[in-house]
Formats: sequence, structure tokens, C-alpha cells
Amino acid sequence: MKSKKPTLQDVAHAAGVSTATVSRCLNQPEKVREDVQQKIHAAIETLGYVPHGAARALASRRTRTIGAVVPTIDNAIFSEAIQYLQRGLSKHGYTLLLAQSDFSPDVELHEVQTLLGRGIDGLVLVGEDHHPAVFESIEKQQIPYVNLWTYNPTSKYSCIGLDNIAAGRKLAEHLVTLGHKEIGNISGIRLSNDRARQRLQGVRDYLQEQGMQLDDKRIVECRYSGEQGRLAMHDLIRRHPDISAVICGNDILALGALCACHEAGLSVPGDISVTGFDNMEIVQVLHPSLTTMNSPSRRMGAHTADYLIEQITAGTNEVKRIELATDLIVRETTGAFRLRLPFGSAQGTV
Amino acid sequence: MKSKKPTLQDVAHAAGVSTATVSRCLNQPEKVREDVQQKIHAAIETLGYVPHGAARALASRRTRTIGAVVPTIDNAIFSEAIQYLQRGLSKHGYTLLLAQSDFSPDVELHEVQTLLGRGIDGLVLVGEDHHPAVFESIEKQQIPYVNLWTYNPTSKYSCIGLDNIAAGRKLAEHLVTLGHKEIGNISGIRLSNDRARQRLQGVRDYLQEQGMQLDDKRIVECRYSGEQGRLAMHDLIRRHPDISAVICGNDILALGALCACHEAGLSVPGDISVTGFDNMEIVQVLHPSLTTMNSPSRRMGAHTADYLIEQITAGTNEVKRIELATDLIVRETTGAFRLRLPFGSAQGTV
DNA sequence: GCACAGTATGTAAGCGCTTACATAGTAGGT
DNA sequence: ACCTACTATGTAAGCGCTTACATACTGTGC
Repeated sequence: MKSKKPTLQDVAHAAGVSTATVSRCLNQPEKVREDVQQKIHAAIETLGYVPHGAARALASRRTRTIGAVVPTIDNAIFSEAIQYLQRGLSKHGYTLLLAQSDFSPDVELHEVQTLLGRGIDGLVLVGEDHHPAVFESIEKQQIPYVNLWTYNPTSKYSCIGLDNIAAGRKLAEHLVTLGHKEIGNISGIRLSNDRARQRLQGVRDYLQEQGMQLDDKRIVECRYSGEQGRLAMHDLIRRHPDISAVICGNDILALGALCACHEAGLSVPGDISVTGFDNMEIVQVLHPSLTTMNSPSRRMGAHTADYLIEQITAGTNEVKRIELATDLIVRETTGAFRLRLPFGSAQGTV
Repeated sequence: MKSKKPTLQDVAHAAGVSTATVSRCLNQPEKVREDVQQKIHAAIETLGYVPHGAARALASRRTRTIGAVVPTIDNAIFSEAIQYLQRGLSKHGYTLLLAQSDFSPDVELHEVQTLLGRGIDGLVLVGEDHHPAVFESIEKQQIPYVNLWTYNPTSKYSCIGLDNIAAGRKLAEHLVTLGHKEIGNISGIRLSNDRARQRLQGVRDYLQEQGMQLDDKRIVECRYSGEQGRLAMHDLIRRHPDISAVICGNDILALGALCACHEAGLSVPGDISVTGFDNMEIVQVLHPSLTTMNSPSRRMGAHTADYLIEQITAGTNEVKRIELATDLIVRETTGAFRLRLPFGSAQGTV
């Protein structure tokens, strides 16, 4: 190893120009003469110079860094969104700082403050529900900010996402149209998860309009995990044997629910219909393949990158609200309602 | 909005001490008297002071930031590892800079250089295969560095992972023990993916020792996606109807393969056995549930965080090689070999 | 030939923090 | 009472870059 890493000053020396010129050459090349640029680039090359990010950030008040806090990265929809967000940022020389909240508003607040301390140029959070101090901190920084996964036309902040209420309605409509009357629900924890609440509300609204009700007893709340979904479904089956369709908060829960149906000897969709949410890649290669809502995670990530870069480079901070379409993807786990003999009755002997 | 954000200088003023004392209070509190600390914290509180990350980084040459480049975050095993890595870092006040290589060494190099420019204190990559310039850059920086997902006792660099060759052997052994002789393989793209290569090599080695061969024609290489796995399986079934077991490069490919079996009217494990790799959470709630290898992604992430923090805080950079155990998880997609009448022959008439 | 506008480059003052070194204050040993 | 050894705090010099401003140079129109 030689001595220290080369600095901009070393480059300036080697190229026989001033530090200002080198800096300009890097940041506003149009202001530097062609031949000088070449000399500078040659010097950079031979010295192996790499700009010092922190120094740059300190002097320019821009870190070329975006912060994102998701509930957990270990969930296909969040990781898909982050995948596209990171790609979009990278294309423009921006780097992603990633943190997780574990669905806790307090943890989220803490992570947000850490990120802001790091000096991010933009921030991405999931949903609208946040600790009040989060909003305070953001406003103090005046940086572009996006609420992901939610679309609220009246929101004070930018949001890029879907209309979760409408999505819930669509699911309910699908099942009602198939003739289902007794519908159960396996939901994620709704506390501090506006998406889960809104989807459920959509279901409830629609049923109400149809003169039906979603009894609270038919809602089981649990963490988003396959095993939890499985247990929840067993619970529903035991407590409400008349249920003929179950709306699950996401695909993972739905897979667990399908497992439970199988274990309970219920055929899907013959005895019971099941829906998911997110349309994870794998649910289409399963048998039966899952009826679910398409979650525009990838587009969300890409749009977010575009929006942030746009605002940052323009030096503006306008609120933008982007609604992304979701589609109901009907596959094999939902079917027409069919009367099922109650458990315990003599089946097949009539 | 008030005026500017408060600086350390403002805090010093408000608390009636020097900037050095405030800085010490934040970084080495044991060197500051109790009562002075309280005054300072009070000032910080009322001013709403947040340290400026870039300034801190510039002055101290530490960014409290770790960089990681994974092939893609949109794959359960990588996202699990990143989940635990991020948590571990956060616990110690470190932040994660995340980038993706899309399985391309060139993209990876570019991302690594960007991260190094940002001034990371430690770096995490996946696998041992990297662009030569990656190693050069890292050595110039002298920062702790880990190769994840691989365990190589003779590696020049730290690594935390599993013995991929041994894992491949175990899978082969399992199938051979069940009586399978004609084994197929659906692998991820092996070019610049040492994990995939080594697993395949393990399979090959074991078969060879048993006097069997893994013909190259029985290996289908494709991207890690359910749909690709499905197509690959159809291909294998068509070209090699005598195959009675297929080893898949990961669980996603295996799910696609199961789909293909179903479509082709082959029962699993009756007609054909299928194995995965990674033990994703959902594969245990499927029917049939998947036989697979457990990938210690979570432990990997946690260990990596511990190792990096340890090295950074100690100011050292010792190479450490940690092997994590993997287990074969036998479930329902593998079973004893059973002779199957070839397609097209009159089945069930003998 | 001269004033003027326009362009290319250089000078130097920070950005907000850390930290080596200097200094003041305190306690213990003799 | 004096010296020594600490500990607690202050002073000030950067860390490597950006950028406002100053300066030098070029070409134009009159």
C-alpha cells in the first residue's frame, strides 16, 4: 500500500489546475474547457482518485443518498419495491440507506431520525400511519418525502400507491358475485397498519351495501406468516363452520390458510374459497393457484425513485399523489358457493 | 420554520461549554463530568440538535455506515440475511447502504465503488466470485470485508456461510439412498455464481463416488424464477423421461418444477422426487411440502453484523471464517424410487 | 484602439465536526 | 508547602470538498 488516498488537491496538482477547476470538471463539466477536462480525467485515472463522499456532502449539503424505512425487508412486496427503488436511484448516482421498523412506530421514528442525521436527500416510508414526531422531523428538514403503498388524494404529503379501500371492495365483490354469503377474514395486525385497516374497511363497506355484515368474530388478526395464517384458518374453520370464503391479508397468510384447509379435509375452491393479496410470483405456479390482488410494488419503487430524483435535482419539493392500478387476478382458489354439509353430519350417506 | 438547523456550536453556547466538550459528551461520555453532561443534554433537547453525519464522517473518518451488495433483494434468502444484518447494525447505531448487482460482476463492481466513495466502514458481498477490481478497491480502503454465503477455509478474505459442496452432496445422498439413479438438475445460472457451481459439484462428486454420473444433458440452467423452473422441468421431463428425481437450485425453482409435474400429470413424490434449497418459510405449508436444504440466511446476517461491528470498534481487520450448519429437511416431495411406466405405454392395463 | 460583455480559471472561505495539544484544576504523597 | 499525576475542559487546526467572488483572457462593436 502506498501512502494516503489521493484527494482532489492531488488531482489538481497533477493536472496543473486549481481545485476549483477539478471540482467543476466533476460537477458541471460544461463549464470547463474540453482539453482541460481531459488532463483532469487523466490525472484522476492515474491517481485512482475517488471523491470523498462525506466531504462532498458537507460542502454541498447534498448526500446523494435516499433513506427508506420499510416494516420488514423480508416480505416479497417490500423487497420488490425496494429492488426497483434502489435500481432507479443507482441509475442517477444515488445510494439507498435502508432501515426497518418491524411494524413499530417507535422503531420507525428512531430509524427516521438516524437517517435524517445521516443527511439523506429524500425519505420513503410505508403507509400513512406514523409517529407524530416523524412528521415534525421531516418538515424541519424540508426534504422530499413519500408515503408508499397508499393513495390518499387529500394527503398533505406525497403518496404513491393503491387505493386500499377499493381493493378490499373488489375482493368482496368477487366473492359475493360467486354467491358467498358467509365470509371470513384473516388480517394482518391492523394497529398502525393503515393498509390492512383500509382493505378490511373496503370489504366491510361492500358487504354492508349488499345487506351483509362482516362480523368482527369472523376476523382473525395475526402476523404475516404462513404458520400464523394456517393457525388462523383452523381457528375460523372450527369456530365458524358455515364460512365459505376467506379473504386473507396477503398471499403468505393465504398459503397458510390453504394448508389448513388441506389439513382439515376441505377442498379449495369446492368447499371453501380463499383469496390473497400481493400476487407474489410463486402463487401462480401453485396448485391450486391463488386468486389474489396484484400489488404494484415494482412500479411503486420505480415511480418513487423517479419522483425523488426529479424533486431533488429541480431543488423543489412539490407534493405529488400517484395512484397505481391494482387488478383482481382470478385463479383457482375461488369458485362458486356450494352448500357444504356441516362437519359431523353423515356425509355421503344420503 | 425557524432559521437554520442548530449546530454543535449552538449547543456549546447554550450549555456554556466548548465545542470539544459537547463532542466528547456525545462520543466519549465517560470523559465528561456528570453535571456537565446533563447541561449539554438539556441544551441538545431544547435546541432539537441532531449531529450532522457528513461533518462527523469527514472529521472522524468513520461513517458508521456499512455497505452491502446482494445479487437482488427480491429473493427471500437475501432479504432474510439483509433483514438481520440491518437489525444488527441498527442496534449499534450503524446504517446500511444497500445495492444490488443483478448477478452481474460489472454492476457489482460499479456499486462497490460507489459505496466506497460514500465512505463505508465495512463491506458485505455475496459469494467469492467478484470482479478483480473489487478486491483491489477493497484492499486500498483497508476496511473489514465479508464474503457471504460461502465458507472457504483457505480464503484470503473473511467469509460467513455454508459449505455449498457438502450441501450438494447431502442432497444427492438423500436421493441415492431413496434408490434414485436417474437424477436431473435445475440450476441457477452458474456463471459468476460460485454457490450454484459448488452445489452442483457436490452433487456430481457424490454421484461419481457411487459409480453414477450426472450427465450435463440432465442439467438445465435458468434464472431463479418460478416460471423458469416450470419450463425447465417440462424440458427435463420431455427430454429425459427416465429421470425420477430432480434437484433444484432453490425453492423457487422447485415450486415451478412442482407445477410442471402437476401439469404433466406426474405425481410427487410417487412418480418423481423434487428437492429445493433455502427452506423458505412458505414451502412447509404447501402440499406436498418441499424437501429442501435449510439455508442459514438469518444467522448469516446476524453474524455479519456482529463481526463487522467488532472489527470496526476494535479498529482491527482480522480475517474470520465462519461456517454455519445446513440441514437437509426431508418433507413430502421426496420418496423412494418406484418404477414408472414410460409415457405413451398403456398404463394400468398390465 | 477602447470599453464592454462573456467565458475560463484561480483564490480562499467555509461546511460542522473531531481531536491533538495546551491549560486549569484537584488530590495525594512527601 | 511543593511536586507529581491525574482529570476535566478549552483552543484551534484541520478533514476534503464546493462555491461566491475575484481575476485574467478573448472577442465584439463602435
